Amino acid sequence: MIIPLVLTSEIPIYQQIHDRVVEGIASGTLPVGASLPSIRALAADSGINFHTVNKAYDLLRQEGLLHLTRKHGAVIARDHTSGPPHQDFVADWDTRARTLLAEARAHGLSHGDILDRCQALLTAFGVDGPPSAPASGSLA
Amino acid sequence: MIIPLVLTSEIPIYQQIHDRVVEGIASGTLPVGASLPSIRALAADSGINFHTVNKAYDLLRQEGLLHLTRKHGAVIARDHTSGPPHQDFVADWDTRARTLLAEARAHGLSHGDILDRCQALLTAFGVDGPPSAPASGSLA
DNA sequence: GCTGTGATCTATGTTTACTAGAACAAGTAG
DNA sequence: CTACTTGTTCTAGTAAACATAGATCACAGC
Repeated sequence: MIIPLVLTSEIPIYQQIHDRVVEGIASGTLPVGASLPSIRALAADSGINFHTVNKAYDLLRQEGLLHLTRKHGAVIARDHTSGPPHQDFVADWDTRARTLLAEARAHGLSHGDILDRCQALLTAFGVDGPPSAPASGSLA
Repeated sequence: MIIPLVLTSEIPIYQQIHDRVVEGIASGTLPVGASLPSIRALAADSGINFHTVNKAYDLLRQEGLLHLTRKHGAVIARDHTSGPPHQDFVADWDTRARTLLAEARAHGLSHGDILDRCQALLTAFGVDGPPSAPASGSLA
């Protein structure tokens, strides 16, 4: 699996890496225990500076989604099977969700349409059933 | 109605103004036709530079949510009663929603919980029923 | 004419994003 | 033990973004 990065996008590169990893976790492609490429490897493969990758990985580490060790490199620390989120996360997520949902609403989408879109997006991540197989996935 | 701005927040000030206005539109507090304070008035009231307010209002204007005229000042251009969104908006919104939903998922919220939260947030905006009364709301 | 409005131009300072190099420490393989 | 890879940290520089500031113009209403 390769991280698609759009270097000309207005979204900062470190944010793109972060977002793609989070989406990989949500979709089950990157289950807990899966390895990501090392900071230097991803930087070399993507043609970007390893400090930029480090920022993305460090952000994921701070959020509790990634373990970074010299022994194992970058390893997914948690996924949806790993238990409920911290309260801090929930409150922050609600705030951001409120704004995003407000945008949909202001632009004319109905409650039903918005919920349908969210449902479809969640469904696209995979069924909300048993935990994914703990096979080791990788981004390289 | 006063825009709550947190000047020490990591969220840029212009983004906060934008987001609060969008939320006002979504909740019906700012229906189509409602007036916002002038750029200079909001800047003076908030203790910020009017260029910063101008950036927020211009962003809203570009998104089709605000009309800016010398005659009427800043007036809400649309709300949920004004018809469906542009396709461009929907595609962009989906992309952002996918990332936000992925975050909830990666941190351990179930499909059901996520949808429940979205539903609750949407409900808090007000019922998805008849258009709000077209009384002129104001942020001043 | 005066006042208030949005719009536009130039300029400055601070913060953020991204890049770069160097170095250190920990861990692994040969 | 050596060489290599790994994450981590420090310093430094450039470009872009954010916020500020002043000035000016055109338009509208009184």
